Amino acid sequence: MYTPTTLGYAILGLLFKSKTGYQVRKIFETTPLGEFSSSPGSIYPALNRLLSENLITKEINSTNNKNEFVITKRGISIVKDWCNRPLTLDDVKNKFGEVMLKFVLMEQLSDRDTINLFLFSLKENLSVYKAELDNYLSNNRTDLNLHSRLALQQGIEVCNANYNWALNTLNKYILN
Amino acid sequence: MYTPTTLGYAILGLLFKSKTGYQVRKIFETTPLGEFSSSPGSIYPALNRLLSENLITKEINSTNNKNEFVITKRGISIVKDWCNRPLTLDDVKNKFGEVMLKFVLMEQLSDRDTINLFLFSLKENLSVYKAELDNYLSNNRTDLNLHSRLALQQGIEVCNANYNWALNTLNKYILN
DNA sequence: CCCCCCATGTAACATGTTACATGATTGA
DNA sequence: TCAATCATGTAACATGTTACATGGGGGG
Repeated sequence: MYTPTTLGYAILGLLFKSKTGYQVRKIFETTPLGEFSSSPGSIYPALNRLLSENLITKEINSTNNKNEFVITKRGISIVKDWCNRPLTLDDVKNKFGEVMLKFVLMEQLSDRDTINLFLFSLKENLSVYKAELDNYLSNNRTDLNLHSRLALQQGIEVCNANYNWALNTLNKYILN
Repeated sequence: MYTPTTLGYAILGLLFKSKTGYQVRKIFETTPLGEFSSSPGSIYPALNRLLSENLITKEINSTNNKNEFVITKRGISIVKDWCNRPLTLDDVKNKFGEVMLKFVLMEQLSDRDTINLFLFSLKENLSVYKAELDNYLSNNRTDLNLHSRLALQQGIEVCNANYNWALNTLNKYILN
């Protein structure tokens, strides 16, 4: 069965409101949300893949006569499944961009409880990750050279920042 | 002219001390430094590319009779050039992993002044990036939906964490 | 009239992922 | 002796990058 790439999911997210391929490209090119490719060589093939899998449709906008893409029901369901898949430690370690993309997409797809759960799980996983990094640093302090230790410190601080963000965001949600 | 991939540079960094391919794999697999692939399908082809470009050599360790790789002079020079290339805003926005890898590699390749300059430039670029994100958030506060704003906030906080890290690290360096 | 932006594509290419495959060594 | 780990590789595959290519429309 077909699975979109991260870029594919990002595009699907944009196509909750219909857009031309060019508009999609410009969004990736000019906004800070979505650090994706934006080159025609990646966007148009990606759109065609989504099209051939019936996750989006291409239609002519009657007012301006341009070809626009929109997400299909099937597309929505695929995105939803992706977002609701339980977060893993690996997601948090190596695919934080995907995690944040899911969080953005969830707003239009999931109810409060699901979002709460997502944030809670994110917080927990970040806590585990942070503990792992702390442990690694104290167990290897003597073996690591200066810059490696400093780089590890940077990782820990980013982890903390993300943990605090998740905690604060969760509190906002709980307080309605 | 040939340019290594990020994985290639990471491997070159490890081969300042000679290692077998398997040892390289295990480092990527088990340590938090270097969030790289570690699968044989990526490591061994990468090693062979570096070998055919004479950036590393393969030699039999006389004591344990195993094939080990070491970086060559040419390899060192290539890594050094890569590290000393001026940091760009794009590096800081989209390739922070590479930036940190350079920082780690610099320890064995660059003098104090160069490292200071690197950290200073990193700090400056992070400052520009942060300003961009702040600006984008205030200019689009009404257009963005809740989760997009929160995600942007997360980006800003990571940016801040990195800025503070760079600042603190720079101070450590200046104070010797 | 010319340049820039809109708009869409394709072709070559390198790389990484996944999965498969093999054989040696070592400790229980 | 049996399983796990050491150790190295290859083949198919999807994707993204870079570069090239085309054509229309609008403004200076």
